[in-house]
Amino acid sequence: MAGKREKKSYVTTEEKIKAAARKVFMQKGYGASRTRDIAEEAGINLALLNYYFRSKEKLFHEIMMERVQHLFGAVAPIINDPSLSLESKMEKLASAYIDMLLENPDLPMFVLNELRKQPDLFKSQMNIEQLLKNSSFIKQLREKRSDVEPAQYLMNIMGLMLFPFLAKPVLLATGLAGEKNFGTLMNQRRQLIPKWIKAILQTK
Amino acid sequence: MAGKREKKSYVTTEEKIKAAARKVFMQKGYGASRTRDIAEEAGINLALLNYYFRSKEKLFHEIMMERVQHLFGAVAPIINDPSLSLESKMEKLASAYIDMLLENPDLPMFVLNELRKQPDLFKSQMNIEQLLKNSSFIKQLREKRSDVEPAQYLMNIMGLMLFPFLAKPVLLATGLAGEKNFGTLMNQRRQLIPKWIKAILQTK
DNA sequence: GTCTATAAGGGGATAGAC
DNA sequence: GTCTATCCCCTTATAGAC
Repeated sequence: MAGKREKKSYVTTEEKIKAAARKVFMQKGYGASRTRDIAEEAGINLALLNYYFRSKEKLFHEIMMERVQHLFGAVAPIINDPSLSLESKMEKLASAYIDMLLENPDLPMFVLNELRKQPDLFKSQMNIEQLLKNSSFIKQLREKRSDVEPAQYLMNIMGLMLFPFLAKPVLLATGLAGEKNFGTLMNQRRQLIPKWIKAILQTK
Repeated sequence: MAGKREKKSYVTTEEKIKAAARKVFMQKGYGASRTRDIAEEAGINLALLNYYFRSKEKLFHEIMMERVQHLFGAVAPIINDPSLSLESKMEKLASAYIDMLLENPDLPMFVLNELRKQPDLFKSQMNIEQLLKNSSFIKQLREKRSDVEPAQYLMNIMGLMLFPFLAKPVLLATGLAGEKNFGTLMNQRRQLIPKWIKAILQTK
């Protein structure tokens, strides 16, 4: 696999390929991506891609794991911190997430869509099931609302943050938001979402 | 295009192909779908597919238009009915949408994802921009909350309904919901979402 | 490590028989 | 309308020179 972690300041060929693969896979998805496009985007030859990663599938797998981690990685430390109140958890979540998503607007659609086609990609990587169910977040939700399943609120929180990015093309096409306006709307949501969730949790 | 609307009780070849295309395109997306798979799924020959639809692209276009209509078609009549209060609009929306989505769980992901790759597919079909901006729904939202853009609430409503279906693979993979449990959760949301939206609209 | 050339097969589309 | 056979380009992957 050619020397891992070289810590050089210049960009290695491996990294150039990965960056190109990230871009192409995210734009077109696995099936519609061609290794030729990735090689060209990386400014190298097609044969070299196979030299480093052996196959399109293996390259995709690396990118996919990395992207899943990037999408959900920020959640775990916040959700699991027992020293944070439910409210401050939500503020931190919204803030961290909106920032990350503004820099990676296509990330949620890519990950959720590819995960749908290959659900096992998820299970293999980490054991989120246990991590979630024992989290202080779930405990706090249960305390606050014993009448509604925590999963409902988890969907709400994630949905309020992620959905605008998933629906971005529709928002732009329908004129509900312009490209610059979109950023403003999302920045407003950084403050609004925690308030909304709080209101949702108090519904009778 | 071989006799439109034959109103026969038996299924025409054209319909068999469309049904197969719907299934395959929805599962794999345009780029990863092969016309050979569609033909096999339809129980016919590959040549026949081209005889009816001339090309993969034209077939896809028909399916896509139909699916977009199916996903958003139910919204317009409700949103535009000035005789409905904001609250009853939301109840009707949630109810109609959850029903439809339970029967077409993959529809939102398919449409949003393909729309991202071909944003112009949307504009061509209908003029949603005007339809939306003049809707009584938007007017009612503005009256209720002049301090927050209506688009924010529109994203919330659609997000609360659609997001669980977009994230379904993750919910299943993480054990947050089982396949049967998922239906129960969504049926609960039918009643919960209007209440949540009401609470959101009253946030200070 | 990186290239050119090429093998081996996949995929969309059509010709032409029935 | 429906089929079989086929064309031809595109794609992944590897062999082998440098």
